[in-house]
Amino acid sequence: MYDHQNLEKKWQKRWQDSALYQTGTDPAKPKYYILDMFPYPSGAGLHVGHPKGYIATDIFARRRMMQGYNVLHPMGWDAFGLPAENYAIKNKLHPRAATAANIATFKRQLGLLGLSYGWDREINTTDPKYYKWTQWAFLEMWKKGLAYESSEPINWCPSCQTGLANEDLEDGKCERCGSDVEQKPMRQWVLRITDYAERLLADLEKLPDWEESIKEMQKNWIGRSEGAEIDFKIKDTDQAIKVFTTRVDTIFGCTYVVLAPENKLVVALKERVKNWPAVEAYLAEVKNKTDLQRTDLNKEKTGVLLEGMQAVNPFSGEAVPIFIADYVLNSYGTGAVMAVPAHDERDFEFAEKYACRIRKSVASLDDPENKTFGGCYTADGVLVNSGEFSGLSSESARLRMADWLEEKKCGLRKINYKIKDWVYSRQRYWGEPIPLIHCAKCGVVPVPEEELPLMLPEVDSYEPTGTGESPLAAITDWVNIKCPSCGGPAKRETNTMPQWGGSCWYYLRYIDPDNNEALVDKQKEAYWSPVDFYVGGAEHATRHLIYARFWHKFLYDLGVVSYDEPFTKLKHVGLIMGEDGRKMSKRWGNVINPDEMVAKFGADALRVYEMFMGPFEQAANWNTNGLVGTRKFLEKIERLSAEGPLPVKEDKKLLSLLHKTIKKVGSDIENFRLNTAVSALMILANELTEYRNAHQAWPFDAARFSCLLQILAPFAPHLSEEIWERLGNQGSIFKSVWPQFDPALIKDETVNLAISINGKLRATIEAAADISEDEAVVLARDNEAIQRWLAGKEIAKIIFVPGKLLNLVVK
RNA sequence: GCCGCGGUGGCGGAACUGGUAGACGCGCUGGACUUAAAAUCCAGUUGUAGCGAUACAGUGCGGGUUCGAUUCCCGCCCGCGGCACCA
Repeated sequence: MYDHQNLEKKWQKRWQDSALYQTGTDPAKPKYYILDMFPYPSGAGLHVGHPKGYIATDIFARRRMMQGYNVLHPMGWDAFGLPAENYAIKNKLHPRAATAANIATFKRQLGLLGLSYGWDREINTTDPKYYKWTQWAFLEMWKKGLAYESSEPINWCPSCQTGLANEDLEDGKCERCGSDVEQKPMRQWVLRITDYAERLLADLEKLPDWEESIKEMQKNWIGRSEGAEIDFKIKDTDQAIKVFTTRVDTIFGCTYVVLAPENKLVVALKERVKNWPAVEAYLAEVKNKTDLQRTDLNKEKTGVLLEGMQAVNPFSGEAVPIFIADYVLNSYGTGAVMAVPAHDERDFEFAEKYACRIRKSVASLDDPENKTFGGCYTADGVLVNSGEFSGLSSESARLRMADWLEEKKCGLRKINYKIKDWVYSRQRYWGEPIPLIHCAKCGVVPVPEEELPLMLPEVDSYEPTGTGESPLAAITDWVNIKCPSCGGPAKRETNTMPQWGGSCWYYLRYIDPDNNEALVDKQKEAYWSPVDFYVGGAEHATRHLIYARFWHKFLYDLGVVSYDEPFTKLKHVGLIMGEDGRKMSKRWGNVINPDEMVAKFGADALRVYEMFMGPFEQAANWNTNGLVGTRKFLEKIERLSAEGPLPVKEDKKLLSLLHKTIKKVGSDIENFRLNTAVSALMILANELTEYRNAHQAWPFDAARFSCLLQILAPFAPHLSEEIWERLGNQGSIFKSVWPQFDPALIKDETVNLAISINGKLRATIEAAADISEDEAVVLARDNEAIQRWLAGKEIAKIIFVPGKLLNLVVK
């Protein structure tokens, strides 16, 4: 009888009592640090999809344990941030209480699954002992000038009532609540992640064990483009419009210049603009558009001519008109472009509408008139109408023209990035207080290090104020303090840090969770770091994973960590969708609760099923029938040993299969191909069952049978441990040594040799594994079916793949 | 539009660097056991034709390379994810 409920309870208790999962620290052993992205303890608890990644890392960790590693496999809570706070507000709880309750639920649910976390290293980003170091790292950034105050317009979510970083948007909407985001000028703390853009991009090369897709997403996000910044002097003034372009080679085709509506030059030029009322009207029109409307690619381009002025092309000396148009973004490059309608589609579209000149300066090699391109040829070619540069290829022209610019001092080579500096302050309660003080006399002064952590104070109301200030601003006796520098009156910074702050470095804290003197002890860091294997959702590719790399590089520059990339190997977990193929959510009523599944089918069956569903990285639809299948598989294993060991009647083939399975399961776990590992275990179980039924015996002894349990144990720990004990083995199966396969036993003596004629399979013949080509041909000629295909034909060619196939080409 | 990933039975999915397509699981069909059912065990299950051995077709579509292509190349179609007036 497979009584999973009692069995799981029994072993979970024993494992806990014996501290099985305590992180090993034997310095003689190699280390392995395997990490899950720690969860956000939401109010809804876990659904069946959440633990998929945890189960996979648990399997990996248990195997490493059995391979004799010190394994660090910790878990903790990313508990600051908007959802927890919103949940608390909705349920009229203090966020701290809501968070604690949610963590308890999560922890209980994870426990039910038999995950091997060493809870002695549990961390929580909302714990002052933890966020002391988040604040400390922030202050170090501030000291290095990497945290700065800015009043530029930022993304503002009117529903969450807080500023947001670019990374917090999805399709121009708040990633959390889906509201349309506005641009609002606000005083903000911003982190200079752009200073690290080049390293964040270049160092992706150091990460061969990251999935290509994630690296591509980061590359896109960082968005490096190489080009030039060029000064277009405004005629009859000493001012100039700076434009950024990646296509200097097209500059002789420039027929006008465009400023973004928000470009500061626009207002600066007010006095000289002859049609200012029209310009002002356009600016107002643009201001009324939402970001979504503005960036809608299908909308018609609009703009307005700045009358009474012209910009001078430094190459040709030609004066061209200046427009304002909102297809130029102020937030990228210089907020101004040189328009080359003949070689840029956006400029072309605008030029057609506003009847600007279109002048070709690059000719296609295949079609020098660019006739086939409908007036707009955007690829590289040969320069024409380009003065001394005519005749050059685009590529060499870009080099020569950049040289020319720098020589004449009217421009320079420039690299631009799409990534923006990280808007780091939130006008909300539930976050780490930013440990800075504003003094009228001294300016911004840091909270002295010995006063960290700066505790998040209690407030009467932690609901967002909507005034652009956080609820902390209302606590006057907290806000008003003496300046630590001059002793004069000063005010605390009242914004808090964003949700992503605490998760930027948490993986370091697991290494040394209780250290009050340092973020992490150097020796311990040197031993455990970097994280060998990191597993989590792909949605973090351009948020957490960029932020954490940024912080880590900063900490590396500070000398806090010994290597400049935090995560050696990275895999993303594919979502588990509902049975209807949609994302699991309350909204669709398709959520499957793991507690129920564990109660009904057992934690082991659930674990095996989630691994068996398909490739780990791939999304898969839940199907409870599949869970029934893995349950049956475990029952089959249980039955094989229900009354303890059976008499042994040795069988070579099955012993060989056992060793093949040991090999396959090992390499599959290593490659995270857990679905095929399960399938290999199933095949072995099926064969053993068949043998048992035929002979009322095992094909090998209990010691070898135990090997099956050892390779099953990471997947189905409770049942494996139970049978392990039942067979008389001493100590926990997870203290045993992972079995080795015997290469000699894996070799097959005979194979089914495929015989094909002209590449089509016509027969299979059982033959010795090391059969020679000549012998194989003899066998084939003896075969009746093959004889029919050879009748009246001549063998023109023989292809022989040893141990696999013989192909006869006949005419 | 750009970048990435994918398309294989009724379903989830296997198939190592080109070498027996459909492993394993679900579902379905039949059988054994049972008074019966469940469970279990055994057999079958890509399509078409045939009682059958077998033959032909078959991995999104159209071509190509090869003795041989799910795998490689060229041109398309569809789905998913990311980025997007980024100059």
